[in-house]
Amino acid sequence: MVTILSTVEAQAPSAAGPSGCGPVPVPVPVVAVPGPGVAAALKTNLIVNYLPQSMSRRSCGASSGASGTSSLQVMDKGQSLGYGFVNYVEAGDADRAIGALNGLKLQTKTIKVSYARPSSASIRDANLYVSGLPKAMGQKEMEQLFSQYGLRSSVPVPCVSRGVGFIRFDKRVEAEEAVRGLHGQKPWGGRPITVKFANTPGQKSGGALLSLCPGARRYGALILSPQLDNLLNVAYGVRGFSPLAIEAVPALAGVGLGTPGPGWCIFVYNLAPEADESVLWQLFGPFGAVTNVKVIRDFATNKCKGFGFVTMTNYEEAAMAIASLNGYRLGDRVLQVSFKTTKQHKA
DNA sequence: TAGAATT
Repeated sequence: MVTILSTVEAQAPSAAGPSGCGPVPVPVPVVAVPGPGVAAALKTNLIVNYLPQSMSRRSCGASSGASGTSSLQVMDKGQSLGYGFVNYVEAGDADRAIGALNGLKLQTKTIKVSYARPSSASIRDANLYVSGLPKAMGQKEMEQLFSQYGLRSSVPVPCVSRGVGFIRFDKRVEAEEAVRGLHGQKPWGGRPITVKFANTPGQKSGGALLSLCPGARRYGALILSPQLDNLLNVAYGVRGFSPLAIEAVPALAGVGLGTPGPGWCIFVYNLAPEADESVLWQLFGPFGAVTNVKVIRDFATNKCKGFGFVTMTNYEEAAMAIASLNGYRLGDRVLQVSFKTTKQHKA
């Protein structure tokens, strides 16, 4: 059991934990990413982190079922927790999805896509909140300080600003050690730093949100579809859907391969010659349910002719996407985005 | 003094 001390208590370093914490813990290497020898089941299960807040309950209203090759579940507890899981059938698809989508920029976020580790209590609640950092200390210094408590095989993503930050460990025990060893210490002189476990959802806001949403007390898993599902299926370098995947899933028949389903058709102008469908998924997906995207190409060169179409299920989401993306600067081009005027249609 | 990594 770890006692989490308040900032005030942090003024008394002796209360921070057991005395005699001198010996430097030996870093324990851990393997978070399945290597070649790992069971196949693990290599089909991905975790997606740093999802934009918009990819949550609000934007997946019209979930019409996941595709046959994968499904994305965004974890949600009243509000999006910003991460989710994807299960692929084929390990190769999972591998390609990592290659194509890890580091993808969605709105203000850069998502991280990696193999999920087998679920275990030992890897949960391993995120620390650090405050009282000297102004000059950045992410690098913080990582250096905390690295003695564990090798983090995942990329450490502490966010340091205004003297506070987060640091994530691979294992709970490593985080506990770090709290014991560093809370109330003065690693850089000055005032002592506060190191404690980061709030878990619901802890911060008291009961306000939860009392409005009684059903939100438990974790809910939301199927987010088709927007990021499609992205996860399409964006790994292949143009359009896999015909095999389409045939295998009746729900998707007529959705891909240039056959727009019902919805709102959006005209996108001023795309670069190199633009492909994945660009459109990336641009529009975060705004809601996208059922189809198409880049119009020159027959001879196969280059984009400068425009394309996106079909979105919900009017409000489509309108928001247009309002947000019209005039958006993509590379050195300014996009023109509007409802398609000549053949505007509705479900 | 706050973002969101284990279903």
